[in-house]
Amino acid sequence: MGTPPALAYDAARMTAATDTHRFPPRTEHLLDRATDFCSRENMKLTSLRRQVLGLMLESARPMGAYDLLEQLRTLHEGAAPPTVYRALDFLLELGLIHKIERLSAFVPCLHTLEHDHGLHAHEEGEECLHSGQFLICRECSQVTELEDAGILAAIVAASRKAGFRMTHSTIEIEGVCARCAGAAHARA
Amino acid sequence: MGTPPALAYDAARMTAATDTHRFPPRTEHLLDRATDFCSRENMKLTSLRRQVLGLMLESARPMGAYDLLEQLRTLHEGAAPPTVYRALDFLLELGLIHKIERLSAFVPCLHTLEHDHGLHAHEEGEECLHSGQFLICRECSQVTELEDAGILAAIVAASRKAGFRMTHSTIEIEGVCARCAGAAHARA
DNA sequence: CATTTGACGATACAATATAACATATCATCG
DNA sequence: CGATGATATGTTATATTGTATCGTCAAATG
Ligand SMILES: [Zn+2]
Ligand SMILES: [Zn+2]
Ligand SMILES: [Zn+2]
Ligand SMILES: [Zn+2]
Repeated sequence: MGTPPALAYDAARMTAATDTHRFPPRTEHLLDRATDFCSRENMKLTSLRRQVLGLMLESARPMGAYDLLEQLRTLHEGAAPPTVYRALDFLLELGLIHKIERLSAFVPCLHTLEHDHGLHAHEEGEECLHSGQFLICRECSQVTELEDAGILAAIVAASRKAGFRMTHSTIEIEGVCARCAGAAHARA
Repeated sequence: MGTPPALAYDAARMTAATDTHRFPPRTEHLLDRATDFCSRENMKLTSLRRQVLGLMLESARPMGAYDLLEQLRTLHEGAAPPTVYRALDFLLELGLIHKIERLSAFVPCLHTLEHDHGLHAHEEGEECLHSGQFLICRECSQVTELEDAGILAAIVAASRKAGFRMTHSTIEIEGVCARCAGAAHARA
């Protein structure tokens, strides 16, 4: 992550930055990383997409598309459902966010942002988007993304045994997180 | 209740009883098992629920709630969305069917029907509904339910390591099934 | 510059799921 | 039996989630 050379991209980013909502520094930093990630993939994190990802990073919890729409409207007048869904599709395809199917909601993938790549090889030679594993707390609604090699290995092995060629896996684990379990214990 | 010139009320009951759609023998047999299963749980597989489960057993593929509604209407005039969703909720709670989240669709659980129980202990001492693992073929849309001990063990281990107390897991694996992969290979 | 491509605006709609309240059925007991 | 409470179903309306489609614009391509 050395300092990127000053290129035409910088100009775009400046303009985008001035007329765009500013998130807290930590979020803006992650958004900058996302911008870099996108340009390495020859894609563009437009101002709209950046705002959507920013809203998700600011949220402690998974956000539904219409939650996002409501928030986005305060920043971007005239946003409509397709506005949000297009941004979500883009972010999903790059692996910058994940969808939690059981919640019909979305979370940013910190793994991709922090490791600067969202690819994962779960068969030799085949690269594909990583699909994390999600711990969903039914008390506090927080979601934690894991990337557990043991789970992945077990799933790959079971698929293989069934002659199934896996391309994506959805692993969502519901229960009570450590913090909430601790709180319940303290109350009791 | 026994007066020969049947009152409208009696007639309705008779029609309801005799009028119930008959599925092919194999399906009726599974439905009978489901009836037994329910009564052991002190629940009742009513005619409506039985029809819904029957439709699912007859289908080679996962069925959406509105697919079911459409079919059900040919057997049961006046069925509405809540009719189907209530039956689905009942069947889900007993573990007789599963929801495939990625498809917003439902499949019968042959495991529960064949083993006459849908319970599974994934922590010592704790019994809960089993949550299978599903192989979803993107070519033929068929879904295969696994119950792989290795996957379950890996998930339990990872949850535990995170201090998370799991109560349910959703495992959906997308890809190409053995048959479709074979067909593709043959074509190439 | 002409063309193509991708992103976005805007409207309408489809698909999935639930809320709320009325009625019916069934079991149980006085 | 007849009242009573619990469960199941009927019925209407609505909430929530997700797409299709078409038009406009602007940057990229050549
Ligand atoms: Zn991730
Ligand atoms: Zn929690
Ligand atoms: Zn099952
Ligand atoms: Zn297939």
